[in-house]
Amino acid sequence: MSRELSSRYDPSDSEKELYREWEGQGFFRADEKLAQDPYVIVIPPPNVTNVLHMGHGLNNTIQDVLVRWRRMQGRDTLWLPGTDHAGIATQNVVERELAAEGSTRLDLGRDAFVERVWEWVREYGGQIIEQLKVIGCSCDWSRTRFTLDEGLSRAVREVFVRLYEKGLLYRGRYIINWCPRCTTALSNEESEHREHDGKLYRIRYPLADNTERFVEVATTRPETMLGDTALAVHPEDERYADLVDREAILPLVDRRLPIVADEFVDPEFGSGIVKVTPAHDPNDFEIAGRHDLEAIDILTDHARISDEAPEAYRGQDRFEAREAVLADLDRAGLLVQIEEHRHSIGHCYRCGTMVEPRLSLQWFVRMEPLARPGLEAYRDGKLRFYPQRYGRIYEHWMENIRDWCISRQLWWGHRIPVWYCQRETCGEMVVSREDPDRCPECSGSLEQDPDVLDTWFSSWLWPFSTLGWPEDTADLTVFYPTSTLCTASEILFFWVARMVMAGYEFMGELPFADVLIHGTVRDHIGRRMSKSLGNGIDPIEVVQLFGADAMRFTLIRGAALGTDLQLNYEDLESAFRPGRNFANKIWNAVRFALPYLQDADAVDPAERDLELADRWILSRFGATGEEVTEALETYRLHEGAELTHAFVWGDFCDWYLELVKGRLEGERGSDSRDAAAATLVYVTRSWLRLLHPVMPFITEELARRLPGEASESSLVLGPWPEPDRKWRDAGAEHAMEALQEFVATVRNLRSEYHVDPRTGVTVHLQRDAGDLEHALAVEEKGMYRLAGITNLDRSAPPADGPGASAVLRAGAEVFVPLSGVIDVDRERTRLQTEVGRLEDLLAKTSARLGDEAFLAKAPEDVVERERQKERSLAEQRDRLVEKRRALGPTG
RNA sequence: GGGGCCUUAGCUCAGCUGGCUAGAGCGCUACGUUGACAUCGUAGAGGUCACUGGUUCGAGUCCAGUAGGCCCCACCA
Repeated sequence: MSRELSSRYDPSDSEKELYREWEGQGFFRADEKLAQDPYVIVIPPPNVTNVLHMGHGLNNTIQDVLVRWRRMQGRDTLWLPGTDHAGIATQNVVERELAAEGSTRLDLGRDAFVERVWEWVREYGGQIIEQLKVIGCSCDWSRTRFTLDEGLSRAVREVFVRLYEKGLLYRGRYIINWCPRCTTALSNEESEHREHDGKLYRIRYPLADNTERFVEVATTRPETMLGDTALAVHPEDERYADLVDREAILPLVDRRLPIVADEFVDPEFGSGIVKVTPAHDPNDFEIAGRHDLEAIDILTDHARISDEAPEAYRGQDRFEAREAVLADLDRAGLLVQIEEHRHSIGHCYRCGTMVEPRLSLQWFVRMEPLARPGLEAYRDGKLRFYPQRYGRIYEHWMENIRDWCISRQLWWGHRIPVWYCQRETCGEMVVSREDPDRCPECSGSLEQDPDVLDTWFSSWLWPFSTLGWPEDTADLTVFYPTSTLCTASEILFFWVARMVMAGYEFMGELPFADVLIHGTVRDHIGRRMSKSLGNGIDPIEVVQLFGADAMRFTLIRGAALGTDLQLNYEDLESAFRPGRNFANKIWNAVRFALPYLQDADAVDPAERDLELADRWILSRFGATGEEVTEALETYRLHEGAELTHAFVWGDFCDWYLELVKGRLEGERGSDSRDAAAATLVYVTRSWLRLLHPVMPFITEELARRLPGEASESSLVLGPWPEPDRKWRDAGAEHAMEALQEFVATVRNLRSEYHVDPRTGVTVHLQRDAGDLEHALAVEEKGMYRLAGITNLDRSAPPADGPGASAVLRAGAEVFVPLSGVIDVDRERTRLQTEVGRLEDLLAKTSARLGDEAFLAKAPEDVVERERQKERSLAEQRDRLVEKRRALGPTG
């Protein structure tokens, strides 16, 4: 059995090697031929440009725990990995690289640029995949996909064509969100609203037929007035009834603006007159549609003033132009008022630039018909969210869904499969699965749409495009629909909701039933971890310092369902110490046990003559296993980790190992020793399994060292300790509880000499325990050494029924060492307050028991518990009072 | 403007369907290096569960309101 184990666990010794072994054996590969009750997760594909951060760490650890657990349960498990081409993000990265070389994508030209991005992706992309292995992710790497793969590209094109054929896709000029830095359209979801302290300017426009009279409008964006084509008032606004159908003159431009009446105008806001800028405001665009107004786009792609505006402003940046316009208006005496105004403005989710609402020709998906089945699925309870509250957010969004702008003015991505005939007289548009050569109408030459599709237009197909769709593959049959989707809340709309829609539309089925949404990783003062703030923690560094298991445990235990996780990025030690210490604890517990164990001990404990401690730990394990399984089933992973931790540290290490130490020293072949050894092997392997999904490396490492048939096999393939009532033993648990309570009481008493009136057990307090304690442990034959410090007689096994008296033979002697010297005065005070506290509790309890309403209405077991509590409290109090007396009067 | 969430020990948080003498980790205090573990052990201090009402035999847990904080959605210029 191998080399000596060090007293400290060093994860770097084994993690890499174990992972290589697991992967090499094909443990993570799903078998589409087995198809036994498959459990499937598709990874939220990280961007190819990404390097692993703690958010990924959390997200993927959660998925790995679920997947490993299900795999151990014997289900055919597939965790499908891959990356996303991330249109804007990736294009930006390469453009920055070009900029550093003093070049631009325009210099290179489209084909060369795209080739350059591919080179980048091949060279640096997908680093994150290797990093996922370092933290232990058990993905089926043989199925790794990329959103720009050939297969996935085919899926994208198929979807585009189908939607078009179904009339769910249209091209049109609408107001979209335009990022002037990325020079592309964005969807509504890609425009992030942020609060701004802006200003509201009141400007006067003279009337055309009476230039002495002015109307006043309010605007937050005065530069857009260059594109005004009308003014609007509310139809029922009496103040301005005489203005309707007259005209105003647009200052600085000298354009005549019709004054229209439109219900949209809120008479309460500002002056009650709105300037209408159809090309730069969604509402104004709507108004323009109703009144047949012209739209003038006064901005260029880079948000500079275009040639549509007066020459004086052309070429100015939008913010420069604002100042210039204001100055000119002011000079003309037309700027009447400036007030502070707080409002929210959209920003590009990739580069943070203020988004410009802009009229533009784009492709859109009609979403309402797609949303309907997804909405029903939620309302029917087929689609479930953990935590539930996200369901309501999803529902609200789906109910108010708006059409999706999917064309992007980028080069990196899926090219839109649409061709336009170049012959003006023809004007045919071809939407096709295959690249066409010539116009089918007139045989004229065709030009493909220059735009690419929104990255999310490939992501929303992920749960089935990765399985081979639109081909009818075995994978698709077996693994779709998937089981759980695990993600952060930020991409609920971007991705989750849309996958549901695509799932129904193209597969006729929900892509997953459970959506697990975890929190955000934040630093110790609550800020989101990010590169720009410099408060991120590199998971790989954490793995190197503390081990993957320690990191995983820390993340899982910290991430309660629906809550954010705070980690101190300045003090990694304090953030990850508990995880590392736990790993060390496990290591040492097993290290201690190993020398006492041999193959012969690995027999089923059921065949041994078990003692109380054995039956107790088996029972406790049974209960824990059941609770952990239940916690995992409801996605309360943190609770599973917590429960396992409490069992291993509290029950197994603190009590069972201590109870069993003496017995293990006994002679092989003796019933007591063999029972202890068999139980020890069995329970240890069992809790290693329970912990394996969270801490795969150390558990595997240790399980292999245990004797027994299973020592050759891997924990990876299970089995999972399924709930098994066989070992549950309420009697043993009660007896141990009594014992633990007794020991606690004894420690509390700190008496030099004490006899338990219930059992006649005598307690001695050893003042110089240092020398005595260990001697006592071995000196008296048949003594338990409890929790490291206490000796209890074990010679009276519970013959007939459990109970404290069965454990503690009347007249037995218990030795408890005294740590340090008691300060008598302090002790008296402590006892005094303790007695006071007990009296209060006792009074409350008695009062309750005297309450007829309580006795009448409370359930029987609650009343009984109250009675027991009353008795126990009285006993405790009496003992302490006596102790207090023994210490003598206050000095 | 609409919707959602949070407020429990010095810190970060658990506490599911109401029964709690309210827990964990970290931190703090005292003692301890005794053969699994000082990456440890033992003992301990520390909480009017934000506030006010209500329902109930019983509320940290359910309901209403108040205060403070957070998030999402939204076209009031």
